[in-house]
Amino acid sequence: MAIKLSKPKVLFIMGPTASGKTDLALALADRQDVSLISVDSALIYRGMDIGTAKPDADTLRDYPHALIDILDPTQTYSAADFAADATLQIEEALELNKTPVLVGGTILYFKALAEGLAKLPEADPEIRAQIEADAFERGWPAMHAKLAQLDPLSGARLKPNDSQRIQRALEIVMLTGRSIESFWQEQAEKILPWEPIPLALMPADRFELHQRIALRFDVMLEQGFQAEVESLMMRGDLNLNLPSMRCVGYRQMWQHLNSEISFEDMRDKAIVATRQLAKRQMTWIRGWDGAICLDPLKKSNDLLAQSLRQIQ
RNA sequence: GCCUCGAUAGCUCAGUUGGUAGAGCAGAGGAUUGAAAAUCCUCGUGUCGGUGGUUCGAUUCCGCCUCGAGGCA
Repeated sequence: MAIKLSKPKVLFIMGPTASGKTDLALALADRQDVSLISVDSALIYRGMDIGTAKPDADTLRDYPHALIDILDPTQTYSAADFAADATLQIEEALELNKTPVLVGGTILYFKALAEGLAKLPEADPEIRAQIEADAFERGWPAMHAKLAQLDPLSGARLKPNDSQRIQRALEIVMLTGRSIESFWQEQAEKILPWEPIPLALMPADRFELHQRIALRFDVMLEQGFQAEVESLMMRGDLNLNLPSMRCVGYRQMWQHLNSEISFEDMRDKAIVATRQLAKRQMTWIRGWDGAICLDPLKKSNDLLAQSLRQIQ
């Protein structure tokens, strides 16, 4: 006898940086028994608090978030790691009868979780170092040419300067002798035991969002962002090639502390980079099928009421 | 007051030995499968400061004017 049970709901709160995702998640937590799960490739790092606009320690104590402060800045994380970790967190929450609320701006992580990833070998640091050294000598277009020989499909798909994807595709052929595309073709559709409710905070007024971003960066500076990066630099085991130090703001502050750019330039570049990040995030969200878009900058929008309705 | 150097895309500037101009940045759009706050792709008409002159033709050469930077008084 088949009984049709409706799947439990899992709320996805997506949005560009500075759109007010965290505020909404906290308000939701006040009203419902939820389990907050962060979806953010920068908040995972310990010691990177100010520049990532991480909720402060008091807030995190009152409103615990999973997947924040789980890694040291020397470590790397991936969409696959996230999908695995988040799946566990969701299961745990559902067992406790809490509504999982995933909140963040790393849309690839949401996508990896909802759609799954192909069964690919994970990153191999040695091979990557080898490819990197080779690329340093001969340039990425030469690496692209090499890839086109070993894996014509990827060669045709990727641009000669897309260093990261060329490296990944090369890594896969070198490791398995197969094209990365062949793994994708084998990928089965992911069946989720829960129903994602994709809620997107999409500010219609880009200019106002830009102002918020600039304002927020100045607040970060007042809160001691420079000292935060200084102390990260002082550790001596970090560098600009690490994903953590490539985060928006950190990269520019690092360059300033290295006297490569002036303070003014650092501020300008960091703000611009954040704007560009927000734009990329919104491009991705716009393409998310079935996302419920709400404008957080519109005062008449009762985000809390609307999101509560979605998870009833 | 005099001299010098500037004035070209939203910004910083290049250039045209005279035939109405192009880079970087910004901005816009797009891609995105183990680094994603990453990585990459596409998109450039602007009274070439104003005004007279020389010229077939001036943003380019010459004069004057305006503004800016520096120098000399």
